Amino acid sequence: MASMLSGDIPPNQTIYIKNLNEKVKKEELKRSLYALFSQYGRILDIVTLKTAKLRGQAWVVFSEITAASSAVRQMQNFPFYDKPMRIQYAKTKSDCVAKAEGTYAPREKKKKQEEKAAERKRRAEEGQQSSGPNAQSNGGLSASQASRQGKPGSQEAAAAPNNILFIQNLPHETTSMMLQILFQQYPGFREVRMIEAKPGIAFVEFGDDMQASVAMQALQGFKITPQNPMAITYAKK
DNA sequence: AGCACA
Repeated sequence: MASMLSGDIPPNQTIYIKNLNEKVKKEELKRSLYALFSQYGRILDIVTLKTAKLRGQAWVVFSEITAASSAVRQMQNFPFYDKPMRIQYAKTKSDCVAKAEGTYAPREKKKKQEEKAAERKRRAEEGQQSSGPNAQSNGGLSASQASRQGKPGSQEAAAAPNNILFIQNLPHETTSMMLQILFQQYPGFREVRMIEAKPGIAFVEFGDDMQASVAMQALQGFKITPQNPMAITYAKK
């Protein structure tokens, strides 16, 4: 009996995620998904809609099926904004993939078009937040691929090991929840502290120095946005 | 629960 809980959907380079916290704003949701999933491979696109039918769900498009497979297995039930993610392969090919292959044929469904128009209007009315950089259009590197730029080593002597990490070069839109999602994957995670008056930096506390250093190695250079490789050092005592 | 691409 081939009975996976997620049904028998064949592997796809796009993963379909449901049971997402519906209170999270679209832009933050995309950023957090990007931060969380780019560790498995290059992300080509992230699609989220807030329509009645599609809220609480997201599609993350990877450049490789293998990346999607790891993500499905390893992030299954991962607590994300206090709700366990339910991850499956997407049922169909993403448009951005079809476009890349040159096989994209614009669909036409009256229904869908209307939904879109309605959603657009809604967003305009509630005067959605500012900008919309974001995950798509690729560009992001996984933590392991991330170039070690903006790293210490320049002049400052490295701080002595500490159970508290000092994170710099974060995009100003970073929230402590986003950092928690990233750092809580590593054993010994305790808490994230950010200072309102000082955007772009954060402190992340672990149980001990070793645990902190493991997380530091793993996430050094991690890019929440393509322009912002994290620079992680031990906090000064 | 819910499989789209504006």
